[in-house]
Amino acid sequence: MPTRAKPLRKDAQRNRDLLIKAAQELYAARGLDVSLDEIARTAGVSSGTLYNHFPDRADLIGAVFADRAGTVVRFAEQALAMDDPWECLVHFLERICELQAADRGYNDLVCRRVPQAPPTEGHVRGYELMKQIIERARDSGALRSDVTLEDMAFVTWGTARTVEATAHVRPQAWRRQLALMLDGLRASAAHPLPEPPMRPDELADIMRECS
Amino acid sequence: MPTRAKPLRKDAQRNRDLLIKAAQELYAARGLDVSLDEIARTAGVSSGTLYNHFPDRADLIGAVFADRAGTVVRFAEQALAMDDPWECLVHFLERICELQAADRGYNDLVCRRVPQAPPTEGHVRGYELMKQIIERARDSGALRSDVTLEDMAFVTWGTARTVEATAHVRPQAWRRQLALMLDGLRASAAHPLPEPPMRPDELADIMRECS
DNA sequence: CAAGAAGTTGACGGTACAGTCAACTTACGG
DNA sequence: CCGTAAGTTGACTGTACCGTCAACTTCTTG
Repeated sequence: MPTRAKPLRKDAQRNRDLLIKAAQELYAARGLDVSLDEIARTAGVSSGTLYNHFPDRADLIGAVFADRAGTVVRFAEQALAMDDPWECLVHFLERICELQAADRGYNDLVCRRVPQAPPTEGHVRGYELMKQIIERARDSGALRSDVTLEDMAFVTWGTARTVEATAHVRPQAWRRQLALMLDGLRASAAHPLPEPPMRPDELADIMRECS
Repeated sequence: MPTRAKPLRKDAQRNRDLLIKAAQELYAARGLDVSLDEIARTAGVSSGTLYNHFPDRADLIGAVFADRAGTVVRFAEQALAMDDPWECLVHFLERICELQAADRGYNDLVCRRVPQAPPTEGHVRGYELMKQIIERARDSGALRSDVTLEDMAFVTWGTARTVEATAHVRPQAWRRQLALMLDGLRASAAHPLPEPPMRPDELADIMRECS
C-alpha cells in the first residue's frame, strides 16, 4: 500500500517539505518553543500555508519527528547485534543521549509540555527492542535485577536537563552523568531501592499527559 | 545593622508581603512562568504596584527565594551533624531533592532560563558546607574518589525533569532515580569516567548564563 | 489636622503570537 | 489552452503579556 491517499500537488509538496525542513532546523537549534510564524517565515511561505498543511501545532511536530522512532529502532537493532549484553545496553543508551544532545527539539520531545505526539507502530517496535536489550542485560547478570525498562526513563530525563544546562559550556558533560548512572545500574552496585518501579501504564500516562 | 535602609510605609510593606506570598504560592504550584499580571491579581493589588516594588522579574524571584539559600545551609548543617559520612551525603541530597519536588518554582530555579538570581553570601556558605559534605564522604572511602562537588549538579538536574514529568502520576519516582544515582556514586561501584569533571568556574558559568 | 511625600490605581500603548478567511494565484486533467 | 480544483497569500481578529504613567488615595510627620 502506497503512502499517500491524496497525491499532493507539486507546489504544495514543495512547501510542505520546506516547512518541515525549516521546523526541523529551528527545533533542533532552539527547542520546540519556536513560534509558528517564524517557522513559516524561515520556510519562505506565509503563515496561512503553514496552517493549511498543519492545522495543529502537534501535526507539525509529528511530521518533523516522524522518522525519529525509526532512528531509535535502528539504534536498538545495532545495539542488539553486539556480543556483550552490558555493552549492548550502554551503547544503546549512549546513542539515545547523543540524539538528545544533538537536537534540542528531540530533547524537549522526551517529555516537555508538548501538544501530544501520537504513538505510532514504530514506537511499539522500539519498545519491544528496548525490552529485549534490558532483559538480555539483566539475564546476563550485568544489569541489576531490580531495575525495569521503565527505569530507563530516568536516564533520559536525567540527561535532558543536563544537556540544556551544559550545552554551551560543556556539551559533553552528560556523558559523565550517564557514566555515573550506568555504574548505579550494574548488578554489582545494587542496594535496595526505596520506591517500586513505575508500571508500564504509569509511564504511558506520563508520556501522554505532560500536563 | 538593621535590614532596611528606607523604612517602608505601612501599606506598602503589607502589599509587598502580599505580593511575595502570592508569587511564592503560584511559583510553587506552577513554576516560574506565571505571568506578573496574575501574581498581582492574586495578591489583590494592581500591576502597577507590582512593578513599583519589583521593577524586574528577577527582583521578584529574588525576593521570593531569598530564604532558600538559608534553607539549604540548614540542611547541610543538619546533615553534617550526622555520624556516618555516607548517610550525611545521602541525607543532604534527599533533602535538596525533596525541596525540588515540593516547589516547582525552586525546581525551575535550579537551572531553567531564569532571569538571573543574584549570588548571595548564603550561597557561598552553602557551597562551603557542601564541599565539606563531599570531602567527608570521600575521605571515609564511601564516596568514589573521582567525583567532585560539581558532579552533584547532575543529581539536581537529573531530578529536575523527573519531578516535573512524574508529579501527577508518581510524585515519589525521583526517589528511585536518586537511589540509582547514589549507587553509582559509591566507591565500590566506581568504573572509569569518560569526561573530566566540570570545573567550579564552568559550573558557575552555567548557573549564571542559563541562556 | 494640614500638606506633602509615598504609594496605588487601572487604563493605556506596545509587542508577540495563534489562528481565520476572502481574494488571489498556480497546477493539472481533459 | 482553458476551466476548475487545489493551494497560497497577507491582512485581520483576538488574546495574553509586559511595562508606563498621570491622576488619585493613603500614610506620616511636624
